Amino acid sequence: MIKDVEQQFEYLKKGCVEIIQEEELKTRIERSLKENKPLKVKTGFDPTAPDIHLGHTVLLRKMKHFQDLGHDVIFLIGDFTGLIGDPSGKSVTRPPMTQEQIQKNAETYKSQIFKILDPEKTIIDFNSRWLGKLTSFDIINLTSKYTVARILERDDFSNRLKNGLPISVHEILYPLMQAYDSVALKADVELGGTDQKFNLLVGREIQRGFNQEPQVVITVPLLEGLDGVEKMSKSLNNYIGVTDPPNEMFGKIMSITDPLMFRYYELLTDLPLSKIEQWKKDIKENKINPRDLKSNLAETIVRDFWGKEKAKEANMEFKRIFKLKQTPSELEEIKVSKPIFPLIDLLVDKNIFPSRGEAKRMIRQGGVYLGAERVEDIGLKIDLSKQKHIILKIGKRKFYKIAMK
RNA sequence: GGGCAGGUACCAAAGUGGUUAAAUGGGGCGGGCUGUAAACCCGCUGCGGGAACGCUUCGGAGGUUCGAAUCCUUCCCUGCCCA
Repeated sequence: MIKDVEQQFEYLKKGCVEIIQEEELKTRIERSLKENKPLKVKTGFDPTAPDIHLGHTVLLRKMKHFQDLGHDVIFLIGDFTGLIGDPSGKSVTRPPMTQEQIQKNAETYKSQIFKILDPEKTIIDFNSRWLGKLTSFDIINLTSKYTVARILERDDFSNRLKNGLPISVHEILYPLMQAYDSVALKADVELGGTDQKFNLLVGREIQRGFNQEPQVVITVPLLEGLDGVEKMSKSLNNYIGVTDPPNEMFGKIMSITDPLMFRYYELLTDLPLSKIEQWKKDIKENKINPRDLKSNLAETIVRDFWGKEKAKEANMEFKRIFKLKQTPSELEEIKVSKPIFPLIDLLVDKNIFPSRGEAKRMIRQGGVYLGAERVEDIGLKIDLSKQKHIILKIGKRKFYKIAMK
C-alpha cells in the first residue's frame, strides 16, 4: 500500500474527468493515513439492471483503485431510489421490488462485479435500509435543505422545462434521496459517471446541511457503446456485457469504429497513454494495420474476463469465420422433429425472427443462407432426410446448425 | 378553478373525411464495397398470405358517415397563460 499522499492522489486521479475538490481529497488521504482509517468511498448502482457491461467497468476499475490503496468501497444498490428511477423524462414510478428480487439482483451483481473488485474488501449495501425508514417529517426536513431553483439547474430538468416537457415532483426528489445516502453513510468520497455530477454535488450540499464534511466528488468518463455515439447501455443494445461469451465479446469489439477503439484502449486497459498515442501516429503513417490493433484490443479485453486461453481461442475463431470464411467450430444447435418442413416455419418457431413477415423480408433481401447457398425461394423446404444436419446462416454473423432430434 | 395549445408507428415529425398501413428524417435490419472499420450505393422496416388480397393501427371509450388519424360527445394525459 502506498503511504505517500501525493502518490495515492496521482494513482486515483488517473482516468478521472473531475475531482471536486482535489485539495479536499488530499486532505482526506492524509488524515486517513495519519489515523490509519480508510476512506469511505460510495458508488451507487441501479437495482433493476444487474447486468454489468463494459461501461460500468470504467467505474468499477476506479473503485478497485481505491481498494488497492486500502480504502473502503461501498457498492450501494439503490433499491429505494430505484422506485423513482434516475430522472430521464420517463417519469413513471416503478413498483417496489420484492425482497427476493432485490436479493437476486444483488447476487447477480456479486457474481459480475468481482471480476474486477476485490470481494474481501467490497461492502454491499442497500439504501432502502435508511431511506425506507424516513418519516414524512424527515423527508420535509431533507427537502428544506435545498431549493427548487437549484434542483432545476440540473441539465435534464432545465432542458425539459425549456422544452415544455413534464417534470414530476417525485423526480426532483431523486437527487435529494441520493444525497441523503451520503449523509447516512458519512461518505468521504462519491464516485460516479459524468452524468451523475449533479446528483453527486447535491450530496455535498446536503451533507453540509446535516453538518457533515462534504464528500469529495469524483467523476469518470462514460464509455460510448458499440455505435460510438450513445453511452453504453443495455436498453440501447449497444453494450458488451461482462458475461458475454468470449467469441461474442471478441466479435463485438471487432465491430467498433477505429476512433472508438482508442477510447476503449484508454478506458478499459491499463496501457499507458503514450503507447496509445504512438499507435494513432503509426496508423496515420500506415505503419500498422488498424485491424491488428483492434484484434489486439479484443484479445486484451476478453482476457480480462475469460483468461488468456479463451481470449486466444476467440481470436482464432474470429479469423476462421471472417477471414477464412469458415463456419464456427461451435454453433447453436436447433433440434427439429420432422425431416422435411418449410424454412419459414423454423425461422419463426425458433424465434430467429419475430414474425413471418420479417422472415420473408430477410429471405427476399438475400440475408438467409443454407449451407453455402443463398436462399432465393420464400417457400423453400428444409430436407434432412439425406443429410444429418444443415448449417443455417442469418446475415453475416449468426449461425445455426439444424439437426434431427 | 378559467383560457389556450397538444397526444400519430422505435424516436422526431407531416397528414385535418376517401387516392393513407399512414409523407419525410433519424434509428434499426439486409445486400454491395471493406478490415464484422469509416465513407458511400441499393433495398426493407404493422400482422397474415406465394400472390391477388385480407386484417388490426393514429391517447381511451362511444357516436355521425357508404367511408374517419381526420367531424361530434365524453374521459384520461401533457405543456403554456391567468387565478
